[in-house]
Amino acid sequence: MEANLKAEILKILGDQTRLRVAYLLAASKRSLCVCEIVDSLKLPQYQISKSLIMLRRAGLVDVDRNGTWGYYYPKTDQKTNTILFDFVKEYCIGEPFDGDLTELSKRLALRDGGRCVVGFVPEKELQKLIRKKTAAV
Amino acid sequence: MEANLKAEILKILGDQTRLRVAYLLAASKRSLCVCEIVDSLKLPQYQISKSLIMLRRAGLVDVDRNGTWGYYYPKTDQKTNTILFDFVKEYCIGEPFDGDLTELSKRLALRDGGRCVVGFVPEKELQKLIRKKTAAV
DNA sequence: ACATTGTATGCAAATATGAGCATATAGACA
DNA sequence: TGTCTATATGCTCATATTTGCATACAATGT
Repeated sequence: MEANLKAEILKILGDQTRLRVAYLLAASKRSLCVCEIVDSLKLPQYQISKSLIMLRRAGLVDVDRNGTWGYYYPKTDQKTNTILFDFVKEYCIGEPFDGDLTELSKRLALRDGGRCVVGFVPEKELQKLIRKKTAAV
Repeated sequence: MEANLKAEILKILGDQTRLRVAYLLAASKRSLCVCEIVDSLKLPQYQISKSLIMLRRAGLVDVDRNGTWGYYYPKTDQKTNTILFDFVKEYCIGEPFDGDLTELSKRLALRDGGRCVVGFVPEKELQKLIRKKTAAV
């Protein structure tokens, strides 16, 4: 539960999926809904869920729940976490991190009033929904 | 051999021993002899050796050999490595990192002409040797 | 009540990792 | 040649981790 050792924290980030999730949270300056992360990384939902839980147990992120939706964000109450996230943002350049951010920005375009209002959206439908939404505006 | 994935690198640092070794190399601005690292961390020689080899395979450190002595140093030819070592220096505060640095500075006092001239030195003998050396100067 | 949806989690098999010890190698030197 | 000494490495066992799947749970809407 309490993984306060620095090495334990780095071990958590020493996994491709968890690092991508951490990067997404660090780089996008907002809380992200689980389904948004799933769509951005295009990985099975349970992998994202498990990754988020491990990041949370390590004290790196926290969650705001809104009904069934869960919004995760980086915890910056400790200085070491700030150092860590700054590092992740700077260190994780190139793929797959850039692509993940691109996908995320597309997904974020579907938000309504700053809130995630759709669940899992397959690639194909994403374009349609974005068009519909921008037309509505 | 080629662990260029960012997560793989972080996984290497996600181990207490390897992180301590990496910190020692990052924080002391010089090449360190294997036996100096062994004495500083007070861990079995094979653990240090294995840790150094893994750090080397990950492209984080390199070694200069001088007879049987091996001097390891952080590789800073890639920008990402520089970012990484700067992070490690900043992130690894408190124990055991501080203590390791203290032990190292004691061990470095035994150097002669900037070179390591003694092998493994048990705690007790260290004090004697240091006294002898400072008296000789 | 029921179905749907977003999210979390238990389980089992495959795989990876770390600790410890013994030993190998190789250079220095008597 | 033989013996130290510094460092590297092979092997085994215990343990940890990952992966994928199925399913649980909880909130929402009909």
